[in-house]
Amino acid sequence: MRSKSSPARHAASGGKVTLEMVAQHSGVSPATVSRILNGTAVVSDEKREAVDRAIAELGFVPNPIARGLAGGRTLSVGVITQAIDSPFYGVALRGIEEVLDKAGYIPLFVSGHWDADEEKRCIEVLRSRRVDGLIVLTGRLGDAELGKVAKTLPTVITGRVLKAPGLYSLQFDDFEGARLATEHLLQLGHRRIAFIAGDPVHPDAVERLRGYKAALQAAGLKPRAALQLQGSFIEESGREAVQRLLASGEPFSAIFAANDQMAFGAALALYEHGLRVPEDVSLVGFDDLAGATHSIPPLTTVQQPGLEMGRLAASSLLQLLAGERPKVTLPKPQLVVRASTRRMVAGG
Amino acid sequence: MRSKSSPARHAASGGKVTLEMVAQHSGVSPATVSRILNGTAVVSDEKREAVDRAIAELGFVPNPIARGLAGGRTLSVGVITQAIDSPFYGVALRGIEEVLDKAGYIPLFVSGHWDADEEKRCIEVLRSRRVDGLIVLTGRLGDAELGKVAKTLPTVITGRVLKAPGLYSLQFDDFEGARLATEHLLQLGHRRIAFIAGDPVHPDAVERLRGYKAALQAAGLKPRAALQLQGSFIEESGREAVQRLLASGEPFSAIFAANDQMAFGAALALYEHGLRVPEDVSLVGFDDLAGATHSIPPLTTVQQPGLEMGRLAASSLLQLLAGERPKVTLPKPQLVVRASTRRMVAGG
DNA sequence: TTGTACGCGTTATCAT
DNA sequence: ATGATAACGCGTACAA
Repeated sequence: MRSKSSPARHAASGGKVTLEMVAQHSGVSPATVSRILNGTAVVSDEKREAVDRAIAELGFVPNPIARGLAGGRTLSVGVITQAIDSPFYGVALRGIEEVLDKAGYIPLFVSGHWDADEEKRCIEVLRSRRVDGLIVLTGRLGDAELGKVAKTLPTVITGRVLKAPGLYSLQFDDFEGARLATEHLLQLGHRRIAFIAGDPVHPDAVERLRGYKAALQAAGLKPRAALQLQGSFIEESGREAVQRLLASGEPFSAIFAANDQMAFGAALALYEHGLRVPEDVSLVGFDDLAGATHSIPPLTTVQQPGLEMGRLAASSLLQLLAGERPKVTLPKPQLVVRASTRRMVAGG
Repeated sequence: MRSKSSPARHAASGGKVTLEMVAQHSGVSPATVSRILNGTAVVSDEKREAVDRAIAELGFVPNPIARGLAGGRTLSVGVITQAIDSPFYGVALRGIEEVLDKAGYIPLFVSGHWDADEEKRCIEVLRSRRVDGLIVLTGRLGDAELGKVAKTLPTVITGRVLKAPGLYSLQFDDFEGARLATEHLLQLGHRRIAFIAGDPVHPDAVERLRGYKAALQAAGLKPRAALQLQGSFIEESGREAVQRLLASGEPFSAIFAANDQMAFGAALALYEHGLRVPEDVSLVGFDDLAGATHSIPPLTTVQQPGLEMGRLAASSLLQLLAGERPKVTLPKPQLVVRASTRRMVAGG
C-alpha cells in the first residue's frame, strides 16, 4: 500500500506538490488522480482512498494556473463594479466573494468608473485572464454589446432586464421602492414632497422618479416641476439640490432623495439652514447604506438588498456555468422607517 | 427552446490568437516573438517590425495563464484586506488598483475578516493562484508568520513596522495623529476630553490612546480613567460608549473617538440625549472617511491618507518585484478642522 | 541574433 | 475502470 519512497516530511505550505507526485505516491496514474479530483468518472473505492490519503499526506493543492491552461477553466470570475470603494456596491462585492469562495472560485474585481469604454477594457482584461464568467454590477455598457459578450462568456448583469443567450439579469424594483417611500410620506400627511433625482443616464434613477410621480398621482396630486431637483447620486449634489430648493422659496415639508448619499447631503443643507429633521422637514432616502443607521437622525429609507444581490448574482452565475438556467429573483423593496420622518404638523 | 448545453467544454475567447500564430504570420520563431514581448533580448529591427505588425493585425493578446505556467510570473498580486466593503480600506483598494493597473498587474482582493487563520487561508489561496506578490492591509497575522511568507513571496504590509527580507512595511503615525487631535481640543480650551478607544488588539488603537494621553500630559493634565471608554472601531460601539459616559455622570466637554465610525456613533448618542455638537460637546474623529464631510455636523478629524496608502503599497510592491528597495513613506498626519469642534464656553 | 526543444501541472482523448 | 499520451500557450536554457 504504502510506497517505499518516504519523503521525510513535506512542508505542506509551499504548494510544490504536484498531481503527478500524488499519483506516484498512491500508485495510480495522474489521469486517475485528476478524475478523482474532478469527479469526472467512477473510480474504485480502493484507489480513491489511496489517492485521498496521498493528497492529505502530501498536502497537495491543485494548481489553478495549470488547470486553466489544460482545461480551459480558471475557477475565476470577473466582476465589474463601478468603484471598488462604492458604499453601495461594496456590500454586493462581499456577497459575491462569499458565495464564489465557497464554490472554490475567486473573483477578479475591476472598476469601470461609470465609463462604457473603461468597461470594455475591463472585459478585455478579464477575458485575457480567462475568467470563466462575468458579473456586471449595473454598468454603462449597452445591451447589445453586453449580449455579444455573453455569447462567449456566461454573464450576470444587475440593474436591468435583459434576456439573451448566456446571460442572466437581476433587477431590483426601483419603481416600487420609490413608490413605497413616497407613499410613506403621503400617509404621514405630507403633500409638498420634494424629490432629488439621480442622473437620468442611470435607469434606476429614471425608475425612482417614475415611482415618485406614480405615488403622487395615485394620491390625486400633480407632480410639481419646482419640487423635482436634479442630483447625481453623490452627497454634494443632494446638498446643492436642497440649497436650490430653499432659495426658490417653493414650500415643502418633506424630501425624498433617490439615494442615501444624496439624502445625507440634503440633511446637511437643511441643518446648515437651521431646519431640523424630522421636526421641520421629513427626509427619506434610498438604498439603506450602512451609514443610514447612524446618521443624524437615523434615516428612513428603502432597503436595497445589496448583500443579497451580490450573493444571488454569484449563485446565478455558478448555475449558468453549470449549464443550468438560474431562476432567482431579488427580494421585494422594503421601507425601513427610522427617525427622519414624522407626521406632518400644521404649517409644514 | 433550450438545448442542454454541455458544460465546461468551450474555451471562452472569441479570437484565440496564439503566440505561435504570430510567429508563423511574421516568419520568425515563437521564441523570438516571446523575446520581443518581454524585451528579453535584442532583436533586429526588421523582425521586430514584422512581429509588431503581425501582433497588431492578428490582434494577439498574450495569455497570462500560459505565461504563469511557463514563466512563473502571473502579473497578478494578492491583496488581503479585512472586508472588501470596509469604508476605510476601500479607498486604499482603489489606490492599489489604480497603480497596479497602470503597470499591467491585476489585484486579487481577498478578505481576511480580522482572523489570523482566515488570513493564512487567503495566503494559501493566493499562493496557489501564483500571485507575484502580496499586499497585506494591517491584518492579524503575526510578524514571524509574515516574515516567513515574505521569504518566498515579496510582501508589503501596512499598519506596522517590520523589517525582513522580501518585506516592506508602511506605517501611519497614529500616535502623532491622536496627539494632534487632542491638542486641537486642548487649544480650544477643553479640559475634560473623553476618549473612545479602539480594540487594543489593533496596534493603531493602542497608538492612538498613547497619543491622547501624551497630549494631555504635555498640557499638564492627568488622563482620567473615567473619561476613557472602550470601543471596537464600529459605530455602535461609539454610541454605547457615550451612553455609558453620560450615565456615569462624569463631566466632559469634548470627545475624541479613535476612528470616524465611532465618532458617528458618538454623535448619534449625543443627539439622542439632546446634546448638540459642537455647541454642547466638541467631537473629533480619526480617518477622515468620505462620510465625514457630510455628517451632521461635518466632522473634525485626523486625515489618514487611505488612497495614498494604497498607491504607495502598490508602488512599493512593484519596486520589490523589480528587485529594488522601496523607500517611500506615508504622509504625516494632518488635522482637518470642520464643524464639530469649537472653543469651549464657560460651564462646559 | 535566432531557432530548437523541453518544461510548467493539469485535463481530455483515445486506447485498453 | 484505468493508463498512456497529447495538448494547453508560453518562457527559456541550450545550441547554432
